[in-house]
Amino acid sequence: MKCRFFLLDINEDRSAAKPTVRLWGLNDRGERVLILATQILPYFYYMPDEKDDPDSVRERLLKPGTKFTKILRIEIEKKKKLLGLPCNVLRITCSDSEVLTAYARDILKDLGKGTTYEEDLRLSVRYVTDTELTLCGWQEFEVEPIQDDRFAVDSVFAAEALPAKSPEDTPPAMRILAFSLLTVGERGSAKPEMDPIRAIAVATGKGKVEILLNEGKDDSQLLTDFVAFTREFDPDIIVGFESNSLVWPYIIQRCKLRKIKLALGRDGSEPHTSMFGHVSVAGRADVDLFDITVGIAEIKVNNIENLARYLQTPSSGKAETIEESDRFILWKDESGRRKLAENAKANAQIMLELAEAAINFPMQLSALTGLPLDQVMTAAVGFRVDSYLIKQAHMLAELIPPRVEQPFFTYRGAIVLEPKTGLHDNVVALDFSSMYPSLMEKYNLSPDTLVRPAEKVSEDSVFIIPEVNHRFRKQPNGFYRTVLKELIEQRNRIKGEVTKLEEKSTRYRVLRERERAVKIITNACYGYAGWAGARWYAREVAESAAALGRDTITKTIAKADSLGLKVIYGDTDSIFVTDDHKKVEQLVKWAKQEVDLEIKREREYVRILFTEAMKRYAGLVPDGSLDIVGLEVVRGDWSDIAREVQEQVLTRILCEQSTEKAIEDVRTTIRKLKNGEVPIINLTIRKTLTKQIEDYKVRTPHVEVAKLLVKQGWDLGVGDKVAYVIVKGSGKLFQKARPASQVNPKDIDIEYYLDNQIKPAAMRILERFGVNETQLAV
DNA sequence: AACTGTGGCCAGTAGA
DNA sequence: TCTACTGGCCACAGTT
Repeated sequence: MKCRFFLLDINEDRSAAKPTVRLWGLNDRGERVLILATQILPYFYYMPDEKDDPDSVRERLLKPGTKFTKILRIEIEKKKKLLGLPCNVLRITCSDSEVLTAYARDILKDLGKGTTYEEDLRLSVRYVTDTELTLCGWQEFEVEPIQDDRFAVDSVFAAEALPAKSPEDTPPAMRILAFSLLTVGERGSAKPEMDPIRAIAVATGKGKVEILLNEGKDDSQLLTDFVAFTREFDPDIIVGFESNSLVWPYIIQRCKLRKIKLALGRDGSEPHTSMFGHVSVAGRADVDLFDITVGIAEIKVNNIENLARYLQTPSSGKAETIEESDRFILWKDESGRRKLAENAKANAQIMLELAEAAINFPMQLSALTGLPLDQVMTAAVGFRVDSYLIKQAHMLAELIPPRVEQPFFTYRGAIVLEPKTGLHDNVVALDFSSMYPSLMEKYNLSPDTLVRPAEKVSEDSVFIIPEVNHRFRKQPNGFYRTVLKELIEQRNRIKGEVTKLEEKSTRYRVLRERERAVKIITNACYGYAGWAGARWYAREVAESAAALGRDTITKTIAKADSLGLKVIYGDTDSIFVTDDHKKVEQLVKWAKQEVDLEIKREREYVRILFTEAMKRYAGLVPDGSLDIVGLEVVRGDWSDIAREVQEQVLTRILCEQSTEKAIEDVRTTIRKLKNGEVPIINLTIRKTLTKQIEDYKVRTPHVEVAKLLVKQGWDLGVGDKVAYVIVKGSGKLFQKARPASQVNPKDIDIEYYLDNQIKPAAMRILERFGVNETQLAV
């Protein structure tokens, strides 16, 4: 029988007698389905030395009595390519996916030469590439129902054949469970070894939120209730916040302690940490909203409130994170406990809304890259590109290079122009559209087209890259050219389709996110090519793209000059010029004709201000808002008070062109600070721990405060933000830093905030207008 | 002991 | 994923 099937998760069935892939998802009747597929067997490639005859190598490996008892068959493939060149390889198929790496190693040792490929691809990856199926997408399967009550699904099927693509492309309705833990630690953060879970809030739909309470003497019953609730509701997607790093580890540890089986998987298994540090729940997609906030550059502090504000979901205003230290105080009495419970419920409800609003992008990224939904947001950019390229390479019959430790070389990057300082009226920022990918495609930059220095080729058969003198063959198309062409075309196709759709329709939203996913992968290819961990790493490719970029922008500046356009600033692929429409049009035309690249009018500025610094400016755009780049206002490591005062100054200068009003604003802020009217939260400075506390070579305020908090029982590590303020006293700054939550307002070092926060932030702008610091005195 | 200059550590941003 | 850039602050050396 036929089964139309939306694939949500894929993994290998390690308990099966023969290599089996489990495909979890929904059918077109909204039933939960598991398909067991045995069509794709594990295999790897062996490429013999040139002098060796593939047939005799084959004979030798298949001879009875060798240790390779799990080799099922060996085929000679003549169509495979390595770096674009055809080659003969042995495809060695095995009956057990566990033996691939060992066999590859042993064959190399036994034969003493040749190379192996693709033994590092897991069976589920093999299945995705070989069948070209789409994660978070629809396919059609020919299946036979089977009886197997190990799985909590509506039907289990055995696949009879490989899947076929289905035209349908909007996801089915899925059940989403959002959950939030309530934990309370007496000293510092709650510790799973000692602090039981007090409650778990679970949201399953609009207004459908409840709280599971811990009413026993420990949390055994609560954990059991949580398992029962989850199994009963049977979600397709489970959503948490910091669930991978904190919440799941906490629950898992509590269950271990209380000896409770956390059987949440659709196969009855427990959640476990898997690839890229994400937590995997068999048959369901575990999505951590934290990973989604990390992916949104506009969000400085990654919490639920900020994600809610950014996505503007219905209950976004109700989100609130209660600090751990406050939780302990609230927990002491009944009304506080009620407040905590309400907060956990509100958070779960909001997380559900956020998941519904934000899930399209991860789904589209999953479909594009072939990484399962629960891994795709946790995976670093490089691994997303890697996964995408593996799929593409397979389709092009290219052998997939292994990931190897490579020596690392830096190279010269982009050009940034010295800005013309001061105020400028009527300016336009011109950007090249996807400059690096376009250049990589145009000049066929790829590891397989790169001509090694010793190699002799005729000059007109290669592109010679300016400055760096690397050579790339014009033909045939390199791997990156093929892939980027397809990506760029795909993006244009989607863009064309989107314009025909109604903005509110589901398909519109899906396609918009698909376009975003394609854009992200396209832009990441340049950085990926220069990443030593990449399978398709070639420093020369990234270096050449950067050199061509410099060449392009330099020529563009010269052209703008010759047209009489005043170039005020430029960074990488953009130039800021005085907006003379006719001349700008000429420049755009020139770019199209002479360098075959598209220049877009990216932003217009009524007025724009540059200081001496590169990458820092502020402009007034026609709708009256400010576009602030690089300055303290947009930095997360300055206090609110400094950021706010700088924003006021910029508004006065750019909108009203009044230095006097700006000065008065600064004075007002200074007065407030001196009168003690500024709350601690506006004086708090936040910095991230980018390494283990003991690895720091210098003593800095945020590290010192982190050490203090650790001593108090807090659990702080890489990636945690430390919030501190500076208090009165003597000595170095790091000796005067205190945790923001533990400071009395009267201890604040007013002078520090004046001299090191407010004044520098304000003067950065005001000194351009001849203002002296003494004029700020009150 | 207090100050000054300088190199380097560090976090964060801009642009892809 | 990459490089370019800013600017605070520490650590240390040399000077007053």
